[in-house]
Amino acid sequence: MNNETYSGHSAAEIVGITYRQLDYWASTNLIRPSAADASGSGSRRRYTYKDLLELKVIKKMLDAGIKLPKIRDVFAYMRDHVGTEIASAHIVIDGNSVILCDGDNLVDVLRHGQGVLNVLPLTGVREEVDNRIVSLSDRIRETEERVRAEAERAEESARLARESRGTAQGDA
Amino acid sequence: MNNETYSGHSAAEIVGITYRQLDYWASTNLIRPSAADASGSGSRRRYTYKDLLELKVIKKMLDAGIKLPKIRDVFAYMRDHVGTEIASAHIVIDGNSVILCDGDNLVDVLRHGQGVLNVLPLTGVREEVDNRIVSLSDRIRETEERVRAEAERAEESARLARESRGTAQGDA
DNA sequence: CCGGGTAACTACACGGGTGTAAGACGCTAC
DNA sequence: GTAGCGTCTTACACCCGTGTAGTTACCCGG
Repeated sequence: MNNETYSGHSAAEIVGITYRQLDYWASTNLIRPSAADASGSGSRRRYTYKDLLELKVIKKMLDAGIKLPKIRDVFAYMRDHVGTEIASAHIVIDGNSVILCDGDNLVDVLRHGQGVLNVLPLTGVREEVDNRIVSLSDRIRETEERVRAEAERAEESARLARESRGTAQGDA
Repeated sequence: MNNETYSGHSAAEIVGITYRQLDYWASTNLIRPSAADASGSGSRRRYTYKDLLELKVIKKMLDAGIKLPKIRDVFAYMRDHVGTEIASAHIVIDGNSVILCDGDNLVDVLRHGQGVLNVLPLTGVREEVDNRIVSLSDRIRETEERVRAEAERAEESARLARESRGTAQGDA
């Protein structure tokens, strides 16, 4: 299990949304960071891995053209009905209720549905989030290395400058 | 097949939407009346039965929390890909494409989907529209009868008034 | 031909979700 | 302690879909 926590901007970057969205969703109670919530200017939100998964689900639903109010309903429903851990293979939204399926019963559920059903396969979600996490941490590592190399180079040229001043002092 | 055409208000009434919505959808090109489009103030839109079915589909998608832009995409796609007559049992929206299924292939489609799938069973649509049509025409007939009865009663009392005036004229 | 009714059109308001920019605050390094 | 940076917060504006109200134009009956 992944016990890292992620900043707001990292989380947004990982799941592919804007910071504005993340912020709005937090302040309107769609999804708040589980590890650390905001408490005024300067405080820091920390999102857990599970939060990232939920964010990604929201993002996917949004991409599928589902309205935010509906998404709010879905998450409210899932939180009311505890034990709705995202471990299944599919989330199926049927009118006002949400069903978790793992492949076999999926067919039955679909047969009975009379309204519009929204079927969201979770398999891709975890993968995609994981991939973005590694590519993000890769980018961070690269950046750090580049910064360090830069610092070293600056240090080196400073040393050279000192030496040249030592050999040819007062050349101007 | 139903060859009637329906006014804007009737259509709205039948499919369960507001006239404002119908109007907006027509003016923004989501769905225009096939039988007669508007041509300025005072003109009359006429919707065909098929239009009603499409309107009902839109209504159902809306109820399912799907955003209007997405619905526009779906209908644009269906109109581009001619031969997309609504005869199948299900409409499945998979990302940018729309698939029509009739029960058997539905399962396969769902297995392969990686994004969110919106599954809309058409079975109910026709029924519901038909029911609303008959209940609407019932109401119209009732209203007409009530109006006629009212007129008769008025006629009757007018006759009585004439008679009484004839027997006791100048009683004031 | 004219008056009333109906329906389309226009205009305005409003709420939700998002973009953008500026302000406020805490943390860390020096 | 103070400078700077990252972050949350606030403020404003915009677009879309819809509600509401008033205006315009056609149609039909007299």
